[in-house]
Amino acid sequence: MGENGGRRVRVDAQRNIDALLDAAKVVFSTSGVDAPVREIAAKAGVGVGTFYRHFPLRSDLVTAVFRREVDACADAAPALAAEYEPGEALSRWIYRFTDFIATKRGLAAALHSGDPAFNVLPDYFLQRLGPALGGLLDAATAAGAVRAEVSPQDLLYAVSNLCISGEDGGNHGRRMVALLIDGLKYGAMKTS
Amino acid sequence: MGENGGRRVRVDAQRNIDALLDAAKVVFSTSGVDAPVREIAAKAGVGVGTFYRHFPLRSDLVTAVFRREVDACADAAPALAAEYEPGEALSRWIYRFTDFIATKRGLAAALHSGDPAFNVLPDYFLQRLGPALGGLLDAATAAGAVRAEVSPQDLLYAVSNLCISGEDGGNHGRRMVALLIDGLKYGAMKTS
DNA sequence: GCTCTTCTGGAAGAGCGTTCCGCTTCTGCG
DNA sequence: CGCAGAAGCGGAACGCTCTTCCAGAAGAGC
Repeated sequence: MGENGGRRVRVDAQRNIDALLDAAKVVFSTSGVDAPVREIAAKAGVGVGTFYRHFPLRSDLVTAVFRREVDACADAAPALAAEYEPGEALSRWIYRFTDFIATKRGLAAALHSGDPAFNVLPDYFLQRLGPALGGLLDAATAAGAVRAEVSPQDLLYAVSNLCISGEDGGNHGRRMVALLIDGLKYGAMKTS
Repeated sequence: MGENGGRRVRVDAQRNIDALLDAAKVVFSTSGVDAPVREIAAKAGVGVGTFYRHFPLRSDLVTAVFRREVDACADAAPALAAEYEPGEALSRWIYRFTDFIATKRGLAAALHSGDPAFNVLPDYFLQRLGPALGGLLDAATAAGAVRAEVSPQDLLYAVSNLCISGEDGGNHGRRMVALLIDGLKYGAMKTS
């Protein structure tokens, strides 16, 4: 259970699933989560029949895209940690997260639409992103790059809220996030 | 400006407008605000052409129904005040308001949908209902039927929030509102 | 290479919003 | 009262959508 029933997925099918997911990601941010199925299928280069074979419910597609992007964002954390010093890795990841949020305006509305199919998404969001950010935060704190008294959740929510309000293409959000990051660093300077 | 351009509305047209509003009220609470236009028109006994003649934008219908019901609720206040003693009038009006809120689940979603056409509705809600409840509240306070330290807005919001949470057909909401009302009365007893 | 299974694509069915226009009904005036 | 002319009416028709379905194409295993 949970796996996939024991059957292997045929390679062409997997290719189409990936194409659909890629296309959906683009179309969602362009035309919103309510974009026509035909548009997504066309952009993926497949027929609508193929779409419905893999995503019988529209919400299946939405959750799949969402999880995929949350995963990508979470996976960026260790990569950045390996490449940059702790403070820099933290900043970069937060900006990465900001971009993620900025493209999810329509999706946020879907989340609050009351459809039970979306109830698990917020949990997934927190469980995946919380530890990712937590690792970076701990490292940066240990290195004395930022103040200590902020929890991953606090930061996640703060950035989310900062980006939801503005309507100027996300610039307001980005500027406010920059302020927040500077605040973290300033806190460390004061302490040291 | 604002009036209706100087033209009088033909009586048959007005009859149809009322029929549409009545039908929409019922259909909205049955099938939600996204109910098919055909369904509303059919229930009103008119063609879809008539519907679009009077409500070119779907949001026109929604706002019209909303205002109409807010008005009806507000107008109930003086009527109740005339018929019952202050404490009883207040209770009855709050239950009346509870029923109003209970049937607006779908509409609340529409309000937060971000459509600019709905931006004026919350203001209308407060400006119309605030004074209505305020009058009843003052009378009841003066008569020593309830405690004094509650504002109309507080009560309006409290009741709204109480009714939004429950999903059991509004019974949970009604019971919580009953508690709230008893709380008001208890406060008066303690004081007296 | 052959067969069996899975997957594919798009036609087709059903619904919905919206427009359009010939016909009906009302209103004001003579 | 009767008669234009304006206002309003209804619903067919169009275009777009979601969703289903199945004949044929494409992989997988032997």
